[in-house]
Parts: sequence; structure tokens; C-alpha cells
Amino acid sequence: MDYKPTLNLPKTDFPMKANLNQREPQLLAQWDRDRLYERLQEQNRDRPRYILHDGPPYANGRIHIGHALNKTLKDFVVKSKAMEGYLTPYVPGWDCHGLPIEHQVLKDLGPKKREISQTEIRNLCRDYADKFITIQREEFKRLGGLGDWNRPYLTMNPAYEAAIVREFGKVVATGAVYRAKKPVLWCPNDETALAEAEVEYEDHTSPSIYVKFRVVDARSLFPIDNNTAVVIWTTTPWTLVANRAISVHPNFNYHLVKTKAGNLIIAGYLIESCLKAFDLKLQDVEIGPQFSGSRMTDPPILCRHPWLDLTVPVIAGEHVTKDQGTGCVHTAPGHGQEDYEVGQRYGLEVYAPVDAHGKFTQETGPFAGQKVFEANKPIIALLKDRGMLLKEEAITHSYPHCWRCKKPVIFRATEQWFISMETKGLRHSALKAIDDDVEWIPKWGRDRIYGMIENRPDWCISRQRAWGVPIVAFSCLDCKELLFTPDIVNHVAGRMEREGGSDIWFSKPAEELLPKGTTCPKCKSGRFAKENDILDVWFESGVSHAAVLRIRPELSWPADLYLEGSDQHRGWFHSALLTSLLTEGRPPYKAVLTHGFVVDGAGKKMSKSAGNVVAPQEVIEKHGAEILRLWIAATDFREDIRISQEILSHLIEAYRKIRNTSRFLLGNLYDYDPKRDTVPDEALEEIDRWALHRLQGLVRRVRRGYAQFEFHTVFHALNNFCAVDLSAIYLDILKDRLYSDPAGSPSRRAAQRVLFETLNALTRLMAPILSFTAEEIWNQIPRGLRDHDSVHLTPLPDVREAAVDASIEERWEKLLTVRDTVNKALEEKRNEKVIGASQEAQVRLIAERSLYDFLHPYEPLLGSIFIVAKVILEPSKTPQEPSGAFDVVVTRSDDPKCGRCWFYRDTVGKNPRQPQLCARCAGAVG
RNA sequence: GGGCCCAUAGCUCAUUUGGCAGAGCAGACCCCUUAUAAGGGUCAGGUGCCUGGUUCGAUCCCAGGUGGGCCCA
Repeated sequence: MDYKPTLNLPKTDFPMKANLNQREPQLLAQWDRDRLYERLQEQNRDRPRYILHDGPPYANGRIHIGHALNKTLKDFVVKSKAMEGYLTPYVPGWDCHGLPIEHQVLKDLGPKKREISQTEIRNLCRDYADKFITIQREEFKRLGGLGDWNRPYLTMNPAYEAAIVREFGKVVATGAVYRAKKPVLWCPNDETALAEAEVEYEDHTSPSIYVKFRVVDARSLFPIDNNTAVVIWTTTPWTLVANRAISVHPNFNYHLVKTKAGNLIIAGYLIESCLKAFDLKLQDVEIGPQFSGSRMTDPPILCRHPWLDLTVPVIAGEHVTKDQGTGCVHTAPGHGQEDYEVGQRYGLEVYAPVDAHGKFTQETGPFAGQKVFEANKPIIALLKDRGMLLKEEAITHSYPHCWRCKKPVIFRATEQWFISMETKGLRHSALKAIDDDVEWIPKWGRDRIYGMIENRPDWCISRQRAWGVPIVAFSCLDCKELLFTPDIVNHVAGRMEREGGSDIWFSKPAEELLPKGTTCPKCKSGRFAKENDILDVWFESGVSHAAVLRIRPELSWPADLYLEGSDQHRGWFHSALLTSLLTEGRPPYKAVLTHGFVVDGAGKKMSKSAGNVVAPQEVIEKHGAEILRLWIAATDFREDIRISQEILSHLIEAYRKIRNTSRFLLGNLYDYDPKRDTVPDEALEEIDRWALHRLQGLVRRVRRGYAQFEFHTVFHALNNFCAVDLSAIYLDILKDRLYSDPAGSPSRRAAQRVLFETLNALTRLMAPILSFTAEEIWNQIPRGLRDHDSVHLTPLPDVREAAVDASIEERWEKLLTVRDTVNKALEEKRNEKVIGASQEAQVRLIAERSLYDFLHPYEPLLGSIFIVAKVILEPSKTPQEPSGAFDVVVTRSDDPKCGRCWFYRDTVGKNPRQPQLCARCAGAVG
């Protein structure tokens, strides 16, 4: 006879197979339809706020795995904080302006780009950004993140643009903004400045020359004569026109080398290679006194420019290298980035006598009007003439070229806008704020940003581009006076806000933008020119704390948390900190959490060329966003995070374990109604209380994990709890009671009570991470048994102190150790084919006295704990055994097998009405 | 080349500060077929990146190196 129908086997609609890629969109639709985000805000509106401020991704391209990582981590924070009882408005944003979009638009336009206006280009850029915001928004939503996706902040919105201008105005009002000349990459062919991203490095042949700078004052460091010189090496002879110094490395040693070509100052490391270049042999020269670079610069040795009537100092520069040249570096602050920086430290003139066409200006005398590259020849001839040229040859090296015209570019100093790190003490206040006002998670984030702020140059905030927000400033056409008072800036900002954004700056003349009747404070003229530059996009996103946190009523300032990749120590954390300190006097965030980068299974960075890129869309398509979320949760994100097929397949396994465990819980609650069936505490067996105790431990660990943003501990705790405490121990032992005891018996109801509490807690604990699955489970709990429609509206479970029992933990640790040994003995007999299922086994436990005394009260339960037919407990007769020692003897049970519960029982057949059943089952069948 | 960081079983990670290296998953083998494209059990797995140093003792502290990541040059 088949007794299966008489058992209380699990029943549930919750499918074993997740089919996540189909089910997830349904859940997303449910959340959308139920306005889950809005309801969560409404429900928690009187709670304290927790503001996670979203760093705006760039509105360009599809999302990659790094985006998925970042947005999902943010969702973990938002959901867990909401469930901790905070009001958690989350407003996603996009960074819309900037070069990459402008590039792409110009590239798509092709030759037509020369025919259309700046406003038209800006419109195309806006369309482009809009398109990708739409795409990215859908891709982000697909990840399951909760937020105000319908009302994101966009840096190109008129209100945001106005806020940018107002913040710029505030910064101007502090007096920290100034204009100065700075070298930028310049394409003489296209007559435009280029950003670093706009240059391509190509091989280029340049003249390589060694030039003597005659020493005029050696500061008594060494004797000099007319033929004593510092030797420099350069591949851009034309920049010698703008030479203002010679840099040496303070830590290098330099020698005076006496040769027939003169007494030459060269770094020790480089003497050999230089002599070779000069066709000199070591035995032909005399190596004179040596001295460190720092001695040469303090006080500075003075040299004579090779042809100009100019004295140039020797200065210290860390950028000097020992792999090429002479260790003495020609320095032209107007024509090189490092030259500029070192020049700033010494107050050198930023001299760049080159026009937009790349031609020398009038002040260069004989070279005026010549293109700089063409001027190399006459300059070399001049050096040779004056006996200052030691060597000339051609060299092929990597050199920046314009991405558009493919021609070599130059460095050329132009007027730029800066925010000073010093005049208003910005550097100092930033460093202090980093230490005093911000929590950096992990802690080394502090060191990283501190070092950057400590060393960074002034912030160059101007760009010569079309797609951005203008630097709102005017200059008097008559007297060149600069006009950018806070009042004027705010006036323009107001108009931008009301009149469709920053386009009006580009479409209207200066007089229409200024307040009516504005005159030059200096010369009273009424004719003005607009500034042409736009703001660095880092300034735009940097002020989001003002443009978003200060503006949106549901948000507040400062943010509790900024959460981005570790590259943002240089980026958004940095720009937000500086702007906020200038305008608010304190940082815009209380804490900064950083995550690492996604790398492949071997720990290598992902790149198209390496072919190791994992696309989030593909993972979602194949396995579901839930698996992606689980991957993110499983890894310690503070370090680099690996992803590979292998890693994903392990997570899929872990997911199945959690899912199936939940399914088992659900399946055994089909006939349970807590209102009707809850048994009192006394009805719980000790193992039930052990399970509840363990559950409290899980709650404690998981809550701590969320509180400390250590999601991987949450994952591991959930995984271990499901796999070990539940699946391998408690649920395995419980099956007999659940299936075979009468459906309404107190023993079964006690088990169900535990399962219900466990399911409820487990589902909520997993909800911030396994958001889809938790909701799917929640949907399966009968409506009357849950106080919220969505699991995401519930609080995290609290540790129920009444269920915490350390003594149970201790006792069961011992019992489970005995169980392990019994399992080993069972396995031995299984391999000897004595038994198959453990229900066939009879176990004789011969225990040392103290263990015997401990086990004795459990004797009737041991069979169920070990899931065997029968346990016979005996005290050991061997004297003086170590405490806890015991023997296990496993035999096959002599009793018959119950046809219903499959245990071997001596009560089988005792009931004549049910001859195939054990006493318990006979009673249950009735 | 510089700053910051990382390196423990095939994978993901280990409970508070130096004290005999642990989980889960994967693997191999076995059981069950009443969570069933599920469930249970047993076993095997580590020169804790390398080399030195401090210490009674180091995976944990220090120095150097190797490999990797981010940022900068």
C-alpha cells in the first residue's frame, strides 16, 4: 500500500527553478505598479533621514559591470537603511556635459560640423545625453535598485545649470578664483586647445640636441671659465626660445666633466651615455668634482641662455629622470606641463611667444612668423654658430598628435581660470576636514585623498569647449576690466533657470545677459564681451551637493554617505569636497565609502583587447540580476572584485541552496496559520529552541554586516545558516516530525512555528541583497500572515532576546559533535553495505561517565537527532577514560521497516488495523 | 617612476588586539528517491606570494622583492 498520500509532504507554488530572467521583470512591474519607492518614502516619512547621494555616471554608452557594482551596492545601502528604520530618499543622477559626448557628436557630424552653430552642436549633445540616460536608466532599473528613477537629477537641467553658475558665483565671491596662463595641449592646425583625451600618441621624428648653457655664477661650487656649461638635452629645440630655467634632480649627483668640448655639468648616471653621444671616450676626459643637485639649486647656479640676453637659474625638479638626456632639463614653463609646475614653485614667467597658428610672435625677433616646427632648423643653426651645440641627431619617439587632423600638437600656455588652493586656505581647510569631519571607509581612503589634496596644483576649471556650462564672466570691451560680481553671476543664473538653461549664454549678446544698464565700474563703458570658456565638468558634478541635496525638499545637506569607486578620490569626492569647503565651509558628506574595481578571474583588469570583459547585460540575460547582486554581496568590495564563469557558477549554487531552503520552509507551512496554530514556548522541543537561538545569532550577524556595510559577511552568514543549521541539521531532523506526525499535532505545530519565524526573518534579512527572491517568497506568504505588501516595506528582524540561550548553544554543540562521530560510523557501515539509509541503523553509544550523564536525558531523542532507527546508550565500563570519550557501534536494525515513515521500528505490526506501520504512524493514519 | 591598496585550500570568505590555519561552495566516493533537475553523509585540499628581520612563538609586526589594482607622472 502506498502511504505517501497520508504524509504531510511539502506543498508550495514556489518553484524550485527560479527562471530569474523571466520572473525578475514581473517583480519589477509589480514594484512599479505598486509605486513601491513612493510608498516606502511615505511610510517612513517621520523617520530620521539617511541620505546616500548618488554620484552621477556619465551619460554615454551602455552600462558596464562597474556601474552594476556601484549601483547595486548603493541599493544594498538604501534598502538596508530603510529596513533599519530610516527615511531613505535616493535620487539617481547623470553627468551630462563634457568632452566624450561632444566628441562623439562631432564625429557623427563629420565634415558638416563646420557648417553648424555652437547652439546646434549643443542641441545634438543634449539629444545624445538624453538617449543614453534613457538607456542607462532602464539598465539600472533592471538591476532591481529602488530609487526615484522618474525624477533623476541631470547636470544639464536648467535648474541644475543655474545651480552650477550660482555655486561658481559663491566661489568667486570667496576670492579664490583667478585667471592665469597655463600650458595646454594645442593643435596649431585646428587652432584649438585639446584635452588629454583628445590626443593620440604616434611615432614622430624630432631633432635630438644637446645644448650648452654657459655657467655665469657657480656659487663657488666649482671653478668656472668661459667654457664651463650645464648641458641640456631636448627634442623640441623651438621651445628654447621660451627657456626660463634648467631643472636638476635634488637627489642626483652631478659632475664637472672636463672635455675638449668644454667643462660640462652632467648627472653621474648619464655621463657614460652622454660621452658616447658626444663621440668622446672616458679616457679622454677628466671627471671633476661632484655635488648633489640640491647644492646646485640652493643658492641656484646661474647660466646664460645660449643666445638670448637672459640669465637662467638652475632649479630643483622631481620630474628629472635618469634614463635619458643629461640629468639637466631645459625648462620652459609656457610650453610644458611639468615645466609649468616646477616654474610655478619658483615664480618663473609663463612665457609662450607662440600664436594660435603655432607661429612665433613678433617678440621672438628673427623667428617671428615662423611655424615652431619649422623654426627648429634655424634655431639649431644658431646654436651651432654660437658654439653651444654639442650634438644633433634625429630621434623617433612617441609624441602626441591631434585626434582629428593627426598632426603633431604642441604645448602652449593660454589664459585659464583657476581655483587657488592657497589664497583662501583651501588646501589647509580641506586637509583638516578630511581628518576631522569625514569617516573614510575603509580607513585608507583618508590617506589616499589626503595625499592628493596635499600635492595637487591649483584647480584649472576652464575648458575651451562647447558642451558645458559657461564661466559667467564679462570683460569690458573698452578697458578690458573683468566683470564677474556675485550679483551679475546670480542674475545670469536666474535667467538660465527661467529661460531653458545655459543655451542663452551662447545665443544672446553680452548686453542682453547683463542686468539692464550695467556699466564698467572702471571706465563706465556699456560694451562688454562674454567669456568663451566653459566650466570643467568636475566642477558641475562636484556641486551636486548644492544643486541636489540643497534643492530637493526630500533630501538634506550634508549627505550621510557618498559611495563610489576608489578612482573618485581624485574625482568626485575631491571636487565635491573642495567646492563644499569654499561655499559651505564643511564637507558635503559625513562618510565616504569606496569600492574596488572589477577584474577578471585572474585578477587582471578588463579590456576589450584582452577579451575578458564581462557584460552585466549578459549575466542578467543568462542568470538573472539576482545572481549579479549575489556576486556583489559575496565579495569584499573594498578590494578588487573578481568575476568569472567559475565564480558565477558557484554563486548560482549558493543561490539554489538559499532558494531551496526557503522553498522547503514555505512548503511546510501550507497548512499553518499562526493565529490558530501557534504553540506556547513550552511545547517547543529543545532542538526547536536551538534552531530559534541560532536564528537570533544569524539576525545579529546579518544586522551587524549591514550596519558596517560588510555585505559579504551577510552573504556568508545567510549561506552558512541555510546550508548547515537548516538544511543539514535542523530541517533534516525535522522532516520526520513534519511529514509523519499528525498534521495538527503540537509536535508538528511546534516545528511549524519555528519554520514560520525562520522564514519570516530569513526573507527580510535577505531582502536588501536578494531583493527579487525575497519578494517572490514574500508573495507566497498568505496576505493575512504578513503585515506589509512588500518585503521591502518591512523592518529588519530584531534579535529576540527571549530566544537567545547560551546554555542550549553549549549543549547542542556537544550533541552535534557526537552526531558527527555517529555519522562517520554510519558512513563506514554504509560503505560496507551493512546499511543504506540511516533509518535502517541501530546505534549503540558507549560513553564515558560524564558524557553518559550528559546524554542520558536526551536518550529518547537521540534516534531522531541522528535520524536512525534506534539508539542504545550505555555507560562505559572502562575506567578512567578521558572526559567525553565514547564508542559507536552501528548495526543493521532487526526491526521491520514502517511502510510510511521508513524508520525501522519494533512497533511495526503491533496495530492489527495497520500491520505495516509503526505505532506513531498507525496513530497518525488513524 | 611616485602615492594608496591587495595577495590564506580550485572559488568566495574567516568571528577583538601575534599562540597548534577554519567555514561554505566546488571536487571524489557513497546513501536516499517521502525538499526529487532536490536532500543527506564521508573523504581529500594549504611551503598562508617570495626572501630576510623582530619575538619563546608570525598568516597576523617590520624591511626588501614579485605579481595585481586604482590614481598620478
